[in-house]
Amino acid sequence: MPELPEVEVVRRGLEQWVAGRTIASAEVLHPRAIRRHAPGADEFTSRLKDRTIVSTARRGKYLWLPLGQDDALLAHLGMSGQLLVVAPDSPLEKHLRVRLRFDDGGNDLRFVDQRTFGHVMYTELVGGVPAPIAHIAPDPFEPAFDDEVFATKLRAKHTEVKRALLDQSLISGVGNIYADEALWLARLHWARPTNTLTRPKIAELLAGVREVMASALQQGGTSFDSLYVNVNGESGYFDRSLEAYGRRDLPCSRCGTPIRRDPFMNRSSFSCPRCQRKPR
DNA sequence: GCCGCATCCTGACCGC
DNA sequence: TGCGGTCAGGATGCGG
Repeated sequence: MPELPEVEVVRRGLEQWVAGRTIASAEVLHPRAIRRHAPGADEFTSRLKDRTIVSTARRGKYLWLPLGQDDALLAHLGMSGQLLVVAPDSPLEKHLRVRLRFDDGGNDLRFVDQRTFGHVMYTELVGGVPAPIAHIAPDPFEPAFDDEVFATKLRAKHTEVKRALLDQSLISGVGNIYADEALWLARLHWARPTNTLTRPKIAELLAGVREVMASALQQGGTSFDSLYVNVNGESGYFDRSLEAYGRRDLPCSRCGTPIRRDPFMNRSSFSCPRCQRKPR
């Protein structure tokens, strides 16, 4: 599941393989992939034709390819999206949704997405950021991210701390997996009311978010073939380094207590019942 | 305005 | 072997 570190690995791959190249044609193979692009597939393809990708950028889980100062191709990988750089004559992937071909005849850029939660669109840039994601907060690795502002907003909310971590308008890039990991690092229960958090505890939580994501990025960066811009949930990181997520009934590495799984927002939350005490 | 839930989707996995 | 049910996940839209 691509969260910030996985998306950053993809961005770095794209920087190397598609920046500076000119799009010869775009082809939409599944309308759901461009559902956020209101004007439709024909408009989407005509907007991209003959345009040059000048660079790559990312905020949280969103990735975009600026086509100049004013517009860009924006992508969100959803749960299963991949942006692949592959030879033009390689077989079409089963779940290929959008295909870009380049005027140099080199490798295609292909958007492949099994579960179709991801999407791509053409968009205007406003102050360097795609208009549709103007409401997304900076991610915790951006200079624009302000720890004090985050702490103030968090304490003003009336919700549980994990819900807040997943709220992209408060902090972007955190998904279910890294939320559980950061909460484990900070010894916080997922249901802890945000308005009871002290500023030092919030600082600890932010440090946990940054630590787990930096570590994932480091490991994710080594587990992909440089010729193949890939994203999947099978990188070595997931097997070796997770402390809470997916570890139901396995011992907590700090105290040995079996990790528990709780239902949470129609999905799962994993935590150590001893290190992360449930609020009253 | 804020909060929280249902919704979209496909394939892996499980039990019968 | 095959079938039906369950689960996984991010963002959005809507009801309370």
